[in-house]
Amino acid sequence: MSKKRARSPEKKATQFQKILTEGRKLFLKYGSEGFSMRAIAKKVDMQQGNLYNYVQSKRELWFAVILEDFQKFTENMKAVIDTHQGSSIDLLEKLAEFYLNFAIEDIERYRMMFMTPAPPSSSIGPIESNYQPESFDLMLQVVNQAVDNKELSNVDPTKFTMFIWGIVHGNVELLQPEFLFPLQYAQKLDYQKEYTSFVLNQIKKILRNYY
Amino acid sequence: MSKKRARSPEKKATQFQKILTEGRKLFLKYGSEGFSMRAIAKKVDMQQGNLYNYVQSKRELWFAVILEDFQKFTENMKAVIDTHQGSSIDLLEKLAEFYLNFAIEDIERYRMMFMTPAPPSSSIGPIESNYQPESFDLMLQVVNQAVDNKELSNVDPTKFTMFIWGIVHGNVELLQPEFLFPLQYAQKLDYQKEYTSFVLNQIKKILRNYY
DNA sequence: GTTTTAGATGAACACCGTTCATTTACAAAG
DNA sequence: CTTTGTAAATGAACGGTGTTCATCTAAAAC
Repeated sequence: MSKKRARSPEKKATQFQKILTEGRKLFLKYGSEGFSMRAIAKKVDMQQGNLYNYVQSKRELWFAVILEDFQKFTENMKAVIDTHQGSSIDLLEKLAEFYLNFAIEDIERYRMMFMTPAPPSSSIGPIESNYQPESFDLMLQVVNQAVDNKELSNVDPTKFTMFIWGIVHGNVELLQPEFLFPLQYAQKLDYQKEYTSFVLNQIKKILRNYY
Repeated sequence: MSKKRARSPEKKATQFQKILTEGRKLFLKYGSEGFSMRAIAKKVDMQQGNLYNYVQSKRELWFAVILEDFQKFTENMKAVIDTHQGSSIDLLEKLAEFYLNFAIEDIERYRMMFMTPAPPSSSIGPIESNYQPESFDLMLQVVNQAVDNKELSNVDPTKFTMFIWGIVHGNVELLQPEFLFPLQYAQKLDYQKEYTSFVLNQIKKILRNYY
């Protein structure tokens, strides 16, 4: 059985896509330990060294993987924004809810995207250089709109966006088992749902406090 | 030059302490990459294998290191609490401020304690089993007191403590360079101070909203 | 049909955490 | 003061990791 070679740009892109998909699968199934160049190469049926014809380093591969997830994430955020009718404050609530739901319904992916340090490398490659998820700017735009509508006042839009994001992210993170106070019940899905809806209510209060 | 042996319990404790200190130094200086068994052994002038006469695994060593930092952290929190005069709400503010100050003044240590995943291991050792930082309970007590004093009402103390902690932690985390939207200015100390004082003000507002 | 090029190979390198048979310094027992 | 048992320390080894590179060769370009 002789190996085919991916020489045309399309074939190479297909092969690269397969590498990303298998890498992601391995991470989601086995955590960062599972995301090894050898394991990925085995899954796409090639030698480990050949991966370096597609990517500069494991770190670059990592960024390529999560970039796709962030693109999907941003897309879904956009869908929430585009289908929304009503005030910008209501929309901000919806975005917070979207984020919290994503976190408890797809925890492994959330951990991959928001909580896992990128593998170290001696150099910064092209993928990492161009890596700039748009999700934050998307929410910033909504906050700006809320300010323009005078739904929010006395607010620095960037800081305010960061603040809301920080609240949501921080509260998701302390539900994770390895956080410093591993509350037993915090790992039960029921409690997580209860807690995140509590967080969402607090955010509503905060948003209402700024008009 | 023949090597001394640490046979008495005291000598062994001293040697162990040295291991922890050098391990911590390496992490704070070079990050998690620097925290390798070989590098630590070299610093304490022994063979890498000998570390396993002191500790079951690298993971255990890791927990031993940060446990000390958490003990110090809890101590300092206690000092804030013990020297406080005034309302419990004011005290909660002070604790938030203490946390934020710690985060921006000793970022490397903060990252080590709160943001670095423990090294993986196939087994859970005694140090990890007994690992239970008290900082959270300490703050919970203050919240409970605030509830008893009727400074806070309609509040589940555990959830409320988690919420404040989540806010503070989450907002520190998104100032870190590797967070998904690496805002250039967010890495400048001046901006970090400005932002954390913004966060502190928001927390004050939130606390005042619950009486 | 020939030449060029780049995907694929497989061995190697330097690092990592961990294990273990062995040595030997030291504390306790006689 | 000597003997003996024990456990700290050694150093080599094992299997894992990311990465590099000379080499081969399939497929595109001429």
